[in-house]
Formats: sequence, structure tokens, C-alpha cells
Amino acid sequence: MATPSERAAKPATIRDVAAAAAVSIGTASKALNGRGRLRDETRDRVLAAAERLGFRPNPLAQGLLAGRTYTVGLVTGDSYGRFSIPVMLGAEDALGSGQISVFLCDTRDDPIRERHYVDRLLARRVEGVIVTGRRTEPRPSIGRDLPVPVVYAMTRSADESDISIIPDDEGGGALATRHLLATGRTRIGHVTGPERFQAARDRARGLSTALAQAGLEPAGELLFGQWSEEWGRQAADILLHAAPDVDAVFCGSDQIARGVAETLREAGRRVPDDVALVGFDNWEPMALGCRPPLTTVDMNLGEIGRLAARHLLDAIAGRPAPGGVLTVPATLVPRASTRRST
Amino acid sequence: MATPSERAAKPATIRDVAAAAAVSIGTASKALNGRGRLRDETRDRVLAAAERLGFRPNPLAQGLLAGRTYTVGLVTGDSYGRFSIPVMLGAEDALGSGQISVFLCDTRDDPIRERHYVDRLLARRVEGVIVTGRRTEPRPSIGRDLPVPVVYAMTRSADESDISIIPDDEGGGALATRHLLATGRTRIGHVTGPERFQAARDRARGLSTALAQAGLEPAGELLFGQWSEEWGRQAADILLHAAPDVDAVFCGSDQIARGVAETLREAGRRVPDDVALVGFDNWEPMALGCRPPLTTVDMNLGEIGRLAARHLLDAIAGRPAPGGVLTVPATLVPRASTRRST
DNA sequence: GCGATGCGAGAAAAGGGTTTCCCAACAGCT
DNA sequence: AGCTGTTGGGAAACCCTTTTCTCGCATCGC
Repeated sequence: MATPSERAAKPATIRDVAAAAAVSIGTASKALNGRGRLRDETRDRVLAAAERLGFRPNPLAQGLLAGRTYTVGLVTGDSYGRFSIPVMLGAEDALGSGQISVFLCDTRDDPIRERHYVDRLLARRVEGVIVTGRRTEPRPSIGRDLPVPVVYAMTRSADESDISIIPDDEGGGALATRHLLATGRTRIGHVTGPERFQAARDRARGLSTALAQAGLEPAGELLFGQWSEEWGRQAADILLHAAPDVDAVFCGSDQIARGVAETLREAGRRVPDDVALVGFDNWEPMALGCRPPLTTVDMNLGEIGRLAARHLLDAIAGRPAPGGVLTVPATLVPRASTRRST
Repeated sequence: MATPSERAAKPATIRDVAAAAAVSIGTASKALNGRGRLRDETRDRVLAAAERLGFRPNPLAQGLLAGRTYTVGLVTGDSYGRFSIPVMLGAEDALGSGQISVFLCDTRDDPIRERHYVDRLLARRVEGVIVTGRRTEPRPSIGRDLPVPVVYAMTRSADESDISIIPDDEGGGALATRHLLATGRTRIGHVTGPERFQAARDRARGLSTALAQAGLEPAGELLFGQWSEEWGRQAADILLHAAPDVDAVFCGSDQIARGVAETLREAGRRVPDDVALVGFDNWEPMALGCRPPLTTVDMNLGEIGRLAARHLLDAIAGRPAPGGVLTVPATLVPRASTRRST
């Protein structure tokens, strides 16, 4: 049974390397970092010793001296992770290639835990913080005079001087709508989540604007409700009564779209022949499992994370961007649910 | 708006505290850590100064001296995150309460990136590593003579001497089956994922064993196929022809179960009155969106993560567990799809 | 042959905190 | 008064690495 001390056969330090190469510590450091002037023979000797001992500089010591840690904190409240995970991975990707490591913190949407974690991150001297969430609704700032820069991704700080990066919901709504128009649909209904969500309002606005530009109006009322399949099923019923001639439905989420698809099928309307369907989120298991597979709007969550990371890196490097909300364009993912019937 | 230089107002060091309290650095340290003997008045004075200056010990400096970093690495290859995220959050939860911070690494299932990240983690002197995955299939060990302990969670090392923590698929299968038996079903079919997956085989074995104990056999063949809804739809057709008197179906995933539910409904079989249905995963958006809401088996992914974290903490503390595979019991989540008809 | 130059390498400090060791002062005892 | 014991606090070493400063020595030019 390996005790920690056996197992953790103390990593070699620069002292060990220096001793093995019969030089001073300072010289070893210079050889390893290519600083100063050294005889080639000396340098090679040190490098060989380092190689042999498997030497890796201790980043704690380096950071201590440089006053940097090359770490950032990633604070998420999204225990389910459906939206924030792609954002987190995008951020991790962008930061990781910059040799920055990421501390993960899950606040479970609890402000107390959040405060606690932010404190701990600051104690660890992270150089920046990214905050992600499950919704893009404005949330309280984690603090306006933190000693390090903060970027909000896939969530939005209520403080206008913070930097927030969110998907372009309005643009996504317009994108979906123009796609439906391009396939010849003109009587387009809308079923979406609760009106209290800005994302729902923005997507609806994208639809209305794009329709207005084509001289059209939505078919039936805009149906705000829940983000669930069940609401999709109910709303489709409502829509079929209010606007029986509807030939397309733009839905505020893929889950809603699945519910709508089910009711449409049971009402004898064929998708896409009679009614075309567009979802939102490009949540693949949902969108691909739908019958037929669902055309949907992809928010490019990974790109949101990457952009947030780049902004954070800039701010860390002393080039802070002005505060405000930045949006990342959405992308349309065409599938069978809007195929032209020919 | 704070400029970077204003913003990075050098955190207070113990020197500052000592100066403010008019004591030596050593005394300040003792006061802050409750070591040594100090007059109450002195201790209070130091604490007050620390409070006033917002002093937080620099963990780099502490770690440097103690030879510890209080960090672990979390390596995941599951870019989608559906399974590994709950595991990660469970692990983060257990580690976080132990004051250990977690470095997140996404390998995108690429062995090169994985190697790279493990190297970087070791360079950062993490005290342990947790590896998570999207599937519980055996995977290559990340290395058997790493200087720190490693625990695999929701994935399984091909090296038997590593510690792997995975869900109890067989027990989960048995649990689902006994639940169906308890509601009076006796002709139980099975639709699941590809046979090459050990998880699929184990779940099927759980079913077969539980049925055998009741003196029963599965209805029709065990239908191995894909993890998709589409396969669920196809397989339900097959099953209805092969065993028209089937009165329950246990499915290897919630997605499959949804496909099965759809075909059953279209074939005029009522769920749960004519045919009861059990899924696997307790993937809530899928299970709750199903009509009717799906009874399913929850693998307790968070618990897998927490258990992995506890094992890792034990190993770090010098109490390594023997290598091998540990399973976490699954839980049945009863919903309408198996409600007794009465 | 002598000063100037440059090369190569070591010594030392810095960075922030903990811990051990040591010392001064004071109280209590005979 | 002198000795012992206790208490409170300071000095310094240590962790590991980087960087600056210094210095010995050899070479070069004059």
C-alpha cells in the first residue's frame, strides 16, 4: 500500500536538477528558460539532467514570483447544464489553448454559495471570472468592484457596466422566420415560453419584425406559455382553432416544437407538407428524435463561451472592453420539418 | 470605470497586516492561525487589522510551503455532457466542501488532448485526478504510475488496478423488472441499445435474472439496436408482431422508451393500461415530455461523482482503496407509464 | 604588459506565508 | 536577592523559482 509519500515521490525541484548538473540553481534556471548567456555545454548538461529527473517547474512558485496564477474561475448555476455546458466547454477551449486553467464552481443557483465560491476563487488569486447561467435573464452582478475582470456568458448582469455575452435571440427569430418565408410559407404561428422571459420576447420580436418586412402578420396570437412539450401540445390545439389555415409554426424551443409536432400529426396535418415547423436550441436528442427531424435555430453556445473567454483574456491583458451586452449570431440548422414539399 | 491597474490593487499580504497591527510577520501568522501563545489583545489587534485590510492568505504561498495545492483535476471527454455533467457536479460538490478546488479539462475524447491535459494537471501539482466519460465502457487507463491517485467515474479503466465507479446497470434492470412484476405484468419485452455496450448487456441481464426468479421469460427476443428514439419506434413494431400479448416493455434508455411509446400509441395500445413502460436514465426532459410521463431508472449520477470524490480524497489522505469496479445502486422513479390500471 | 571588454556562472533577493527556535521580561518561590 | 519557570513575541529558515547583480577569468586591442 503506497503511502502518499511513497507515491508522491516528491517531484524533482530545480535544486535537484542543479545538483545533478553540478551548477548553481540560478544557472539551472537560466538554462531551462533560455535566459542569460551560458556555454552550450552547460546548457545541455542542465537540460539533460532535467530530462532525466522529469523536472517540471512548480507553477505555484512561478506564480508566486510573477504575481500571476494563469487560472480563471468558471461559475455556473446551471445544475442541469444543458445550456451552460457547451458554453463552459467553449470557454475552457479558448482559455486552455492560452495555457490558462479553469476552476469549476457550481453554485446551484444559490446566491450564498455563489458568494462563497467567488470568495474562494479570489483567495486563489484567479485572474478573472466567467459567470454562466441557464437563462439569459438579467441577474444580479456578482460585484462591481472585484479585483479581477468578470464576463457573463449565456446570462446577463443587471449592471450595465458589466460585460455580458448572450445569443442573438431576436436575430435567431428573424432567421427562422425568413427561412419559413423562403420555403413559401405565409401563415406563420408562434408558440413559445413565458412572456416574462426576455429570450421569449426577443425571439417573438424577431418573428414579428421579419414578417412585417414581408408585409405579413403572425397567424393567430403569439402564444406565450411554458417551455415544455405539454405546452406545445396545448398551444398547437389553440392555434389550429384560431388559425386553421396556418402553414408554419415557429417554436421558442425544440421541446415546444415536439409537442406541436405531435398535436399536428394527431390532427392529421402533415409536417412539413401541410405545416412547416422550426424549433429553437438545436438540442440534438430532441430535434433529431422528432418526427420528422426538426429544423431549428442553433445559438452557437460554444462560440458564446469562446467569445467570453477572449474578452476575459483581453481584460486580463489590460485591454478591457467597454461594458454592455454582446450578442452572438444564431445559425439555422435545416432538417426535414421545413423541407419544401415540391 | 476602474482601469486595470486600479482594479488590481494588490491584495493585502501578511506583511501589511503585521505592519498595521505593529507586530512581526511571524506573530501575525500565529494570530491568524491560532498557533503559538499570544496575548488576547495582540491576537485581536492582528485579526482586526486583517479584517480591515481584507487579508486572505495567498494559497500559492501556503501550498508552496506545505507541498500541497488543494486542487484536483477533472478530466472529461463528454462534450455533450448529458451523463458526465451530473457526475462532475457531484464530484465538485464533495470536493468543494473539503476546500479542494477543481480544474476542469475537456478532452473531446481525443487521446492526444487527454495526454496533454493530464501533463498540464500534473505540472500544476494537482493532488488527484477524476476521469469521467459519456459511456461506462472500459477505456484505456490514463497511466498506471502517475504520481497522484486517479479515480474513474461513469467510465471504466481497462486496467483492473484502477478504481472505477459506475452505475449498477444490472441492478437497475432488475429494479425495473421487479417494479413491473409488482404491478402485475408478466409478459415483459426489452428494447435496448447496441449489444456491444456492456451497459446494454448488464441491463438486459438484470431483466433476465429478475424474470427467472419469478419463473418467467422475456416476451419476444431481447431487442438490441441503437440508443435512439427511431430504434424504439422500429423495435416496438417488431415486438408487437413477435409477442402481441406483451403487457410491458423495459427500455434501455428514455429515448428508446419514447419511441416505443409512440409506436404503441399508434398501434392502439394504451400506456399504461395495455402496456406498461419503463425507461432508463431519468433524463427529465425526455421522461416528463413523454406521454404519459415515463417511469424510469435513475443512475444517481451525482452520487457516482460524490463517491468518486470521496475515494479520491481518501487516496490523497493516504488511505487508498483497492482497485476495481464499484457500482452505485440505481433508483426507480415511478411515473404514470406504469401506473396500475385499476 | 596593461587596461578594457565580454563571457560564463554563482550569490542573493524577492515573492507570501508557516514554523521552529530563541530570547527578553516578568512572576513566583525560597 | 537570586533562581526557576512561564509567557509573549521576534528572528530566521524554509518552500521553489526567477532575476538581477556581481565577480573571476580569459581574451582582445593598444
